[in-house]
Amino acid sequence: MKQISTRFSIAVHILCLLAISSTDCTGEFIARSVNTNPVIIRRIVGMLKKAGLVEVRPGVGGASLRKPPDDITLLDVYRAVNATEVDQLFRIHDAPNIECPVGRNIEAVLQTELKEAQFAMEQRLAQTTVGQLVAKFQ
Amino acid sequence: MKQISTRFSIAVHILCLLAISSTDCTGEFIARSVNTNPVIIRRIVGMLKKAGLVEVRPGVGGASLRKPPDDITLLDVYRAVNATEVDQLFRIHDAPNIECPVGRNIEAVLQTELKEAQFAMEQRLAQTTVGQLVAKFQ
DNA sequence: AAGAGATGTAACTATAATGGTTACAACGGT
DNA sequence: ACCGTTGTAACCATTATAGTTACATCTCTT
Repeated sequence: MKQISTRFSIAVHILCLLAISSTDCTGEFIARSVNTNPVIIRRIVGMLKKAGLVEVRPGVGGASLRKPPDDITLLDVYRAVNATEVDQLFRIHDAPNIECPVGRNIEAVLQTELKEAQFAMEQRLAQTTVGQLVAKFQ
Repeated sequence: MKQISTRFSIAVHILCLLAISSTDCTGEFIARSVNTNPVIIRRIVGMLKKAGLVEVRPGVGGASLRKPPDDITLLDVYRAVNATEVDQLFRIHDAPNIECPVGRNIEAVLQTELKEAQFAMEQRLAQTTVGQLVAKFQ
């Protein structure tokens, strides 16, 4: 099965790093902590910036949080890095045969159920904040 | 973002079809309702068979449910078609820098939270049965 | 026994998302 | 003006998906 991209876990990593750092963090520094390429970090930081979660100082360099860590939920992060046209976790096959009672109804009926399931997942993400995560670090 | 495969929605479609059909359904017939290639149907039916949800009559052809529709939850179907090594919805970036307090702790802390979110989604799927879906068809 | 229709798979293709990389323009302090 | 940083574009390899063709195998019917 195709899993949810590591962009999400890396984004959480970045925000935790910014939360515990007193000074601004450069992409280089973050990349060493995450253990990946700085460009990957810049791309994700760009998404977090667009979502209003962080601010970046161009030229001089360094990112910092725009909100208290306790005001950033995992759902905020999830939404920020999955920025896409569709926000639907589940895909539904399209163009089923409308001459069949199942084909005619399946999409609407399934859509409702699957959105409920996605909502349950998102609400669980909304219960946890970056602040709560960093409090668990030693 | 990468979404969950249409295998899942097609599998639900197939099971609904079997639930309302008095006679066994052939792959050809199902494929016309789903509007796809018969091989796609055979592959998915194979997964459902392996999961014990349907039985197939080889040679003569035709599939049928092995359980009452009310005893098949969407979670059963989800598990059947996502049959894979890992059952984890979220991926976490690996090998972060253990010399960093975030890199050292992020995986364990995040793992816990993300499994909770996945669990919430799955429990919502477990609340709906194939029987409930077909009851909503006109 | 042979044929017809169905299933079970293997093999192949095209498409898309992901994760990584190099390259370079633009920015802003020193 | 220089240097380090950010912001992107472009490209590549890998992987999952969805679809297709092909064919062996199975079971019922004739």
